[in-house]
Amino acid sequence: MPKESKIPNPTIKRLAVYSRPLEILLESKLPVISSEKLAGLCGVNPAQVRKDLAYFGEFGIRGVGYDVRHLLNAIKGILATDREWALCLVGIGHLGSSLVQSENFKKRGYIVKAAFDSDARKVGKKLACGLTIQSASCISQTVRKLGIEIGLITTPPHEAQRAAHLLQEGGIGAILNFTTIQIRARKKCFVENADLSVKFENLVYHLEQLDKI
Amino acid sequence: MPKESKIPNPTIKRLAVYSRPLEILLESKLPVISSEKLAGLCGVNPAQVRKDLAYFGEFGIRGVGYDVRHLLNAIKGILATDREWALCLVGIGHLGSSLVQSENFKKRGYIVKAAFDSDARKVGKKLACGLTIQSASCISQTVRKLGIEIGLITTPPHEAQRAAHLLQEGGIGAILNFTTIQIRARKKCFVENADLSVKFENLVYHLEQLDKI
DNA sequence: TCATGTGAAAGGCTTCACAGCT
DNA sequence: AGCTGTGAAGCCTTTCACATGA
Repeated sequence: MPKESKIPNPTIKRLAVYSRPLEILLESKLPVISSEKLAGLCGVNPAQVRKDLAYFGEFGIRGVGYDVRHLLNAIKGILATDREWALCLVGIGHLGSSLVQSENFKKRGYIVKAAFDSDARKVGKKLACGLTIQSASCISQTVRKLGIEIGLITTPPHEAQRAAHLLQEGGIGAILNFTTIQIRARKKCFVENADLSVKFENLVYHLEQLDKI
Repeated sequence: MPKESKIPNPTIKRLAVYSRPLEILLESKLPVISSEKLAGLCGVNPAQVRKDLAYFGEFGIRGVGYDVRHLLNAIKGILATDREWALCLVGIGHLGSSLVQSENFKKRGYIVKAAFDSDARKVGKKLACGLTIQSASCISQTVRKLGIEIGLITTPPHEAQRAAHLLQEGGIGAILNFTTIQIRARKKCFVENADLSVKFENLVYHLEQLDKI
């Protein structure tokens, strides 16, 4: 019986992490796994695994463990990764094009339905995936027409807020922001930051600390 | 006077976030900024900004605010982004090559010194940046010889642990893992995960929640 | 008066420890 | 006996509120 207490955000991210080894275990025909083994594969505490899952119901069998297939399906249902999602891309640089081309990406049900750029020299060009790059001025209209649910922003930083605005005008539900600036958005639009340079600077800080010892 | 209490990890990540608007404000010649304004630009609480900075010393002037140039330099010094870092890349797919080519990347002092792949068809090929792809069997030796400090892993998941092992054999200090599996590493090697699919699944979960209302 | 720096309070997340099933 | 599910404890992070200083 699912509980309705508020789910911690870290829990959601870990569910995604748990699903990776489960996919591999399913292929290798292992029927059951304990919270301790799964935790080991994911680098977390076993109690954490059990608590995370318990937010959504009782998936395990006491004295036995979790049925791999059942648990994986349950997680996919919770995360809503068991269906396809329509995306678009704003800003077609190196990072943007590499995302569109990713094999893994399409396999997981993320369908890129449109690509935009404000650079007139890029508009009209065809991408490897078959999409034609449209002008940024078409964003709102196209997002609405094609029912696009998620927008990826990989523009230069100073264009990011404008891109976010146009995506929201088109009624987008979520934005994944790869730029270095923070985007303001309405409450009904969920924004997630994926600024890689923050990861790098965190890494570099810790390296420096290790060196000092 | 810097304190020596333990610094929270979230604080380090926010320092990186604070530095972005500061760079822009410096260019626009604004001399001083308050914690409230900076917090607004970064989407955090003003007290958070002050507390984060206070871990490292007293950078502000009461009744006035923070000197933009001084603060930015201080943050760069803390994060150790005021010098160059030697990187290498293991796994030359779409994502890997786009990272190497990123303009922003080199500008921030990250120098890609070597690129590896286990696919014999890719070994020997030249990348746009001028580097020649080496065999994965050269990883340890090259990392040690060139003094490479950071390794990026963008291989398929099942090759990631092996790549991490070879990087550590070469004495690498930090690994940025873009794959979907968790990597085990020695304590003296700092590992950061940058699995994009976790971001996507988090986004999709929240979209589903918004839809339900 | 204004904005920083900082103890104290509040809030949130993780871990423990054991009750409860199989 | 073995492993899950969970209240309670512990730890970490954020926010408040005000003393402090320009």
